[in-house]
Amino acid sequence: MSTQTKENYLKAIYLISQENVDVSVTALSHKMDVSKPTVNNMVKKMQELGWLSYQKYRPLKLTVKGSRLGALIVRKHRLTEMFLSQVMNFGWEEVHDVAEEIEHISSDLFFDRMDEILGFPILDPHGSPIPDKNGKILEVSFLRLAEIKVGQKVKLCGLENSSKDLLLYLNKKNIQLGSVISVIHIEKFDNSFEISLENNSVVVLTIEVCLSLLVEEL
Amino acid sequence: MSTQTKENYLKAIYLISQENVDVSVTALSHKMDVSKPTVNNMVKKMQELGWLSYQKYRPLKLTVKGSRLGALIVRKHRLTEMFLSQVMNFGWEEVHDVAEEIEHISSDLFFDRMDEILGFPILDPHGSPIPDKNGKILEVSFLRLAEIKVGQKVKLCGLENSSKDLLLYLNKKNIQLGSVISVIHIEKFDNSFEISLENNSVVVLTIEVCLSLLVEEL
DNA sequence: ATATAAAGTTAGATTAGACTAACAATTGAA
DNA sequence: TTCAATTGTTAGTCTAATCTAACTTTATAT
Repeated sequence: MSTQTKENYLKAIYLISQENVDVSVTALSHKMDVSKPTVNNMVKKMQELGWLSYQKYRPLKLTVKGSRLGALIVRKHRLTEMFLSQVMNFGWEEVHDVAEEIEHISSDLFFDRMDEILGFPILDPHGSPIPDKNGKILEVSFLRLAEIKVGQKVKLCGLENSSKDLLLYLNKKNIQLGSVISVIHIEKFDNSFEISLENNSVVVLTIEVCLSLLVEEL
Repeated sequence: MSTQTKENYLKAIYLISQENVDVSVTALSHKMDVSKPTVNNMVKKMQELGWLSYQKYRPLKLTVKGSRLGALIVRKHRLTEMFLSQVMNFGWEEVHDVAEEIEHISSDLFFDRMDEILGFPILDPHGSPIPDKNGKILEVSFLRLAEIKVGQKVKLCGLENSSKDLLLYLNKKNIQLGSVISVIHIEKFDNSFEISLENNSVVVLTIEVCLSLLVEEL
């Protein structure tokens, strides 16, 4: 009924929905890296399971049930990332791939114990919110570093995209969640940001990176 | 190539081999709860993978490669059981089913970290040996409680079969790994054992239970 | 030593999840 | 507003892992 594969489709649909954009067959086929007929076929099966409603040529809509189930898979994923990072000494760039596998473990007790050991965290190691046991997810509304004015001081609270490349880049520059960033100068020509960190090191970030860094004003 | 299903067959073959009995298609089909043709079909594929050698109508023999791989899956399983029991506060009767799923996680780092956190244990929560990273497994040679004479004192070190029913029964009688057991009387009529524990409680165990308890003389 | 029971194999079907090729519907730009 | 590009669907095929029915080989008990 609920296979690992179907759970992955559900999670993908849930995550696209969270961005407040229509979930299209094409978007899903890109996210899942499968052909569009494969998505089409799977979507019909997920409708049978009552996870989504589907009408030919229309965007997919998760049902309440599907949305809750999707959130619970994301919960397992993010709790796992937090556990790997806080308890098992993984770097924030190492947690995703393992969590991708562990999120399909069926034991609720396993994840409840993680939650307990971690002290019921609400954000994962990349600053993304962890849905609660009912599938409720916190609405986080951070600013992007790209929107911050020269002279402002902010704290890094999350990432828009947690690609391994970005994480490794930030490691190299000694930028972590919680890092305090001051915007020193914005280069008109290419929109790059010159910033300084607590240790007074100065770093230049491209606008692409600044769009990915979610911050809070201090 | 190495799917979860194939890993399960490999593990089953490895575990039957450890008992020093021939691995038959029928035995495997019982252990895996599938039909004999299914086993037959799978065995041919595992031969292609170089995991075992197979001749029609002959018992299956793991290759060196297959045996090592099988041991590494058992390693993941038993390390996981230990981690669940020691770090995540699971009872010894709760660990098996979860470990059955987690043993297929591909990350070596994940299991290496468990190993490290646990201090490189050599036995799992049921007293079974944990193969090392090269697939080498300790030869344990405990006695069965059933072989112990009246008046002898022993320590419980392992279990021959770790069925949930047995584990729950032992919980109820307050018998754990490490428990010190004195044989008070053996009933001729049904071979049952009257034993006493450290707390001086007296318990009567059937011969079947005594055959499952692996002990060491004190 | 041989008949029958047990064990193993072959053949053919099924289901889940994937694909490609070909076609249909929708969208959006001139 | 119409036609080309994009998006979505249908039909048919493939592979992994399973099944049942029928058959063959091996083992065993008298």
